[in-house]
Amino acid sequence: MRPIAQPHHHAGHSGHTGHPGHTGRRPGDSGAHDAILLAARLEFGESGYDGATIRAIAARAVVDPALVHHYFGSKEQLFEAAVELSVSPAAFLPAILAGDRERLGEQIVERFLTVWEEPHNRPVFMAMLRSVISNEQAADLVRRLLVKEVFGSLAVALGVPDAELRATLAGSQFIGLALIRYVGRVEPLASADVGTVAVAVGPTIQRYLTGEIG
Amino acid sequence: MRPIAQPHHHAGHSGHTGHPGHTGRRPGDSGAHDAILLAARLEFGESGYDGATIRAIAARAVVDPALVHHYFGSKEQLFEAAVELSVSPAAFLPAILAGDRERLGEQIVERFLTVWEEPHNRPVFMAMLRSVISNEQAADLVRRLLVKEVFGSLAVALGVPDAELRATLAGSQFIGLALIRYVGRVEPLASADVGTVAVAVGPTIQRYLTGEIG
DNA sequence: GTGACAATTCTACAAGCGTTGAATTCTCTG
DNA sequence: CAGAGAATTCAACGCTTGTAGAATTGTCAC
Repeated sequence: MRPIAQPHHHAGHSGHTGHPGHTGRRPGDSGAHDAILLAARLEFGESGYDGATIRAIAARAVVDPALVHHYFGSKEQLFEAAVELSVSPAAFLPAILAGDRERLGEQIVERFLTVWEEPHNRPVFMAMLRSVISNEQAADLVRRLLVKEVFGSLAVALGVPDAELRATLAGSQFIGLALIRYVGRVEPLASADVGTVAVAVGPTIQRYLTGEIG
Repeated sequence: MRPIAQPHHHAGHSGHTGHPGHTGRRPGDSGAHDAILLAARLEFGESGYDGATIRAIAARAVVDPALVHHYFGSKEQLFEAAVELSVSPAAFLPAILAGDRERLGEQIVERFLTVWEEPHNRPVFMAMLRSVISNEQAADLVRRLLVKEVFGSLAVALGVPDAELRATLAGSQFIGLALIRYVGRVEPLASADVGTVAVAVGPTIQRYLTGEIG
């Protein structure tokens, strides 16, 4: 990754004073900005960071490649914008912890799958997953975010020993599940409904987080 | 992927008659062929199929990029040669099936990890894993090979219903485990010894293959 | 030595990449 | 209608990629 550069963007020298900003999107606007963002999510999701090209993204958005640059500055900044999370994984923790402790694993798996299923943020997750694996630097980000913060704090909150090991074990099952089901689309796991998978995988997570693992 | 082309290789019009072939490597040979193969495994393992470049592989082998081409014909053929498996996953099945049925999961996990640990074929697996994720076409290969043939036949051999679903579930745990432990190197799972991981993950596989999942 | 032939390198091409700045079109204001 | 400024496109740069063929070097048999 190169050092992050500033986009010159479509703001003069002093900014957008007196009219709605670029994110407000006033009526009559063609919406190329958002079209590019959507195309970027899809392309990054299908090809990963390195595989996706500005030109392909532009073509998908039916737009000139230079326009992509004009709005987002660089490929890296476009990726960051495309991968912006709409859901905070940690936000579900309190609700899950408050529920039935014996069905905790099942509930987490169900939540995980439900979020993935949503067509809106599926490309985002795909992009993250694919890019994390092919791009060494991006790995550290999700590595710490997902495994340590989310599952880590969950394991700690449960008050069990070996919290970190438990967190990584659970994380490994989730990563693998997403990879097989959504990226690889291997049947029959890919088409199994959320409930079935939750019942099948839930006990695994349950045991990793609260059961006997040594 | 482009159509597979023939390497012009260093065999004349009639082949190597009268002396050991190119795979035999007679003494005095500098061994550039094998050096390229090793470098290719390392590069593909670190960067995936698309990320690895012929030039980087050649540099790692301290060799001219054109030589790589002369020996292996194309990048794709080089990849195929580099990813040639030295161990047949299915070969372990009879031994595992003959063992204690209640420790089956643990034994498989231990076998899986042991094979991965070996420095000799670790880069090969890394290359497979990384490339499968970034290269859509290569996915089909391992998809069918690993999940369907290996775990599939295992689940079928055990005589349980839902063999395919069970196979993909087990496969997802293995993929995730390899990804976290070897590719992402997330601690403490990355440094935990094989026995510890086998005991922790074994029951998961045991249940997916033989237990109650619905 | 001299020829044959494999091993290796040099040079170069065509294609695709991210990126850039100038030129053009569009849209609204006054 | 004129003009300003955003939205968008054109054309091109420098670079890296896989690949190809000619040229060079090394090595052994006769």
